[in-house]
Amino acid sequence: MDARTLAVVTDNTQQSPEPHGPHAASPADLPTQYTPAEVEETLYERWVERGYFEADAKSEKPPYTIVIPPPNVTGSLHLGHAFQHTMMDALTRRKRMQGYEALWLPGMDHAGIATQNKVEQQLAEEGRSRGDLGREAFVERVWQWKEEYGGKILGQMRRLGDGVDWSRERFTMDSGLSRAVQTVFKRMYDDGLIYQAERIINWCPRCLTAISDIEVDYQEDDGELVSIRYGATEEGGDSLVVATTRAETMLGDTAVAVHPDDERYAHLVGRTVKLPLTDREIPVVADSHVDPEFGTGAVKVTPAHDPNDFEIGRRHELPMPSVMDERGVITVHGPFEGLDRFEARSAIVAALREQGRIVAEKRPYVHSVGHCSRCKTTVEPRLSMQWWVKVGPLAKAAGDAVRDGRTQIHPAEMSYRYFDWVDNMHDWTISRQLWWGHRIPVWYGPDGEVVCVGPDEEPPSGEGWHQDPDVLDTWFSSGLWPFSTLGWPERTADLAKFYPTDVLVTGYDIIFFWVARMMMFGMYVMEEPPFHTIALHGLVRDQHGKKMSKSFGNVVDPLDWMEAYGSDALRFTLASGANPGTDVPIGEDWVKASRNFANKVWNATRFALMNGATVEGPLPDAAEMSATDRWILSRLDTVLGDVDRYYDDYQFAKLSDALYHFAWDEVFDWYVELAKTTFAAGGRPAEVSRRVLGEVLDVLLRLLHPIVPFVTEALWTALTGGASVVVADWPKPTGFRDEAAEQEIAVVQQAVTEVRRFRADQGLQPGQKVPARLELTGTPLGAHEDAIRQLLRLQPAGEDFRATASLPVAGATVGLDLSGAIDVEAERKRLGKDLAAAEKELKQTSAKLGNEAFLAKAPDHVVDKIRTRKATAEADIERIRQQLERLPG
RNA sequence: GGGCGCAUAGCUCAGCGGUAGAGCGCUUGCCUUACAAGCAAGAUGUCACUGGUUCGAUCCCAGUUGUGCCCACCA
Repeated sequence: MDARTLAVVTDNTQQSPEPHGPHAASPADLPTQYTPAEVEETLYERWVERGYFEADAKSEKPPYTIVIPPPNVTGSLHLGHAFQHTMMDALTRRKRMQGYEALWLPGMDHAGIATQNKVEQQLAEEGRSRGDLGREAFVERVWQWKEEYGGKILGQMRRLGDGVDWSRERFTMDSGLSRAVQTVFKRMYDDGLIYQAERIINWCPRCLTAISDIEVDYQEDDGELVSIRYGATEEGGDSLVVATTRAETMLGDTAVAVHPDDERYAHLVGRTVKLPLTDREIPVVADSHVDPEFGTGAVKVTPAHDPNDFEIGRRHELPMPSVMDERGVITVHGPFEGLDRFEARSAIVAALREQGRIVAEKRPYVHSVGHCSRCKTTVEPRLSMQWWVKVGPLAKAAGDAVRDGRTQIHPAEMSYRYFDWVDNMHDWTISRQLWWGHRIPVWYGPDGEVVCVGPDEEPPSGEGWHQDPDVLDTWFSSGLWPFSTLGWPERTADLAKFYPTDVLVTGYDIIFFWVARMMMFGMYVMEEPPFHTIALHGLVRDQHGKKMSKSFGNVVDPLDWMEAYGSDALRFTLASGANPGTDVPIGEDWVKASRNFANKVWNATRFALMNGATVEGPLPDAAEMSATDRWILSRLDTVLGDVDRYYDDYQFAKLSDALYHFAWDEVFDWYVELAKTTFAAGGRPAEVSRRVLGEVLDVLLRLLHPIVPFVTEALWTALTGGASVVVADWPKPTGFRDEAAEQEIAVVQQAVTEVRRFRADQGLQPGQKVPARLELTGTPLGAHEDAIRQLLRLQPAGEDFRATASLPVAGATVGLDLSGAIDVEAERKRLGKDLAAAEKELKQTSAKLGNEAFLAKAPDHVVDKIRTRKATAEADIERIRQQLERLPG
């Protein structure tokens, strides 16, 4: 029988031949290794078929909503998505188990410019361009792309185990969402929040569209700073020197600017100088934007090709001639016409040099240059007519919502970035000269009419009317995502039930692109913030903390690791690395380690089943339980509380860590080992322990489920016979604590560890049984004698018992008859080390307790602790000395 | 130029006023009847540097150095 059979056998919702589903299969038949690939797919499909992830808007349960940050349809999911999805899935799965009407709404983003570029690349490989196809056919082609790659993404989400509500899957270009876009556009237009203006914008000469400020990546590039003498023709006249890294723009210069207080140039202000290589005279203007300290203190002004120059041009009412076309090719009639901007740059510098006008050159000159974030082409500032969003009032509301706590940013330090942005935001260029996206709902009439059309209105028709050819920035539609996906502008049941959403889980890298915009639109349209909490996570990096990128060759396809180690292993690894707001390194070894953990859980549960662990019936009375039972239940309840707190604080790394250590160190390494003796002895104590072990695993598997859904589902159904852990109740703390039991087990652990250490030091074979007499000086250990003997391979002392080594541990003395096999030197060395450590401790604690100031000022519990430490050290020293004396030789 | 953060074991990271922690890696011994994807034992740190506050500082404060990120500017 393989794991798949297990999964099927334990599916008792179809039919339940026996009430004890788990016992239908003998647990001993389970494979000794967990094989995720066989289990995961079956389980996921079952969850979806049973509708576990479908939320009900009519439910009485309180809602819990997360909308997915819609992945771009440009490609496939990477580790960053896997990371983010793990957290969202864990959050919603837990809330679902807690009795919430949990909705995790999936979908994708049309990603205008990015997707259009991809399809254009595809076309280019076929030797075609979008122009060849025409707008309609091209858009059709992009839809095909969306089907293909969108499907791939959805498949990856299934593989990851994402518990999303597929019945509510959305796409930003769906008709409903498009309707939302048009509605918002119209409303904002009518409110004067969207307007058209001719300004300098960032233009990508390759994508052939305007892009917004944040779509420009600045990087340090080597350039050449040339100083050019303007004026002073052969007939004489005034001259001055300007410096530039973009000589080609001089063709569009319409002034030279100097600072108003700069005495060096005072005599030139108001006069003109000759613009080299042209027959134009341009004025010298005074403008305080100029920094007199920089360069020569004189600046060439090209209003149509530089944002600062544009402002100067506006202030001085300068002409603003464009000298390049949309591809960055010089259009000015003359020797440079038709040259690309970079060719023109060198040609112009060469021409100027020939005329002796280059007075200084500095190369390389490192300065930061803007690049298109989509295609890396150097951005060209360009004067053009675009649509804008007036962000002032929107950003104010978005900022206030966080300032007054209606939305909380987690971790809180990240709110600085958010405020920095919303408080200083410039107006947003929303029109794109693309074909893929939401077309701007504005029609132009033959007589210059401009009509913005709402979704229920007929656009004007007739001779000379045409729609604006541009589309909207893709972030416009994704900014509406939290409510457009729930049916807005219709007043749907979904909207009423699930808006505002609870938490946004996203990367800190898209605070500006997306988070701030959703906040703005949410406040504007819905008049309340779209989420209560913004949980920001970091970026996934490689095992050395290096950014994953194609050029480093360290990019990993999540599918590879999921195939090799299982989705659970990948998810657990990602969750373990998730400290709020910090980047997450991940390496294959770590995924392997998580796989090992899953396997450990698998085998421990398998062992439990083989030994009759059960969840049947009520938990026995504490009075019936052994200290071991009470200890593990006490610990379980503590861990449960910890996990809940960590969840509520988005501390995925901590909760993963807590569960990992509780499961492995406490339940598997100690409880299960101690229980073996109990099981072997049989009787009522064994029955009690079987029930306790069943309880512990039941709760543990439920706690682990949101992070590692597959292996927990397979095991939990096998253990409990329940339909699915997906719809099981989230465990509630019982308040059961037993400190005495915890202390007692701590002593057992200490005793066992001490003897193990002795055995290891003595080089005793683990299987070698050693006659021993447990001299129990403390009562608690008595109950554990059998278990201790078992763990330590001790056998009861015979008649001829002769203690050759005696290990005093807290509460007991273990006498061992090693029949002369003891390595006296090794033992002496070990004891010597222990003695030195104890003496050092005694010295330290004594010093502390002799310090008046310490005694006077330290809190009582600290002083008590030090006293205890001192007493322990004294006892240890005494004990070790006795041991040393007893050593033969 | 402005802002935020980080510096702890070989690596990746927790911790944070009262004896330095985890995972991986490493050493040694083990197929101990759930698991070798395992078990047991073990080694490893002037907690970046310099001062200050404190009975006590890895933790708080100031400065220094190194390092990462964000924003702005870069004629």
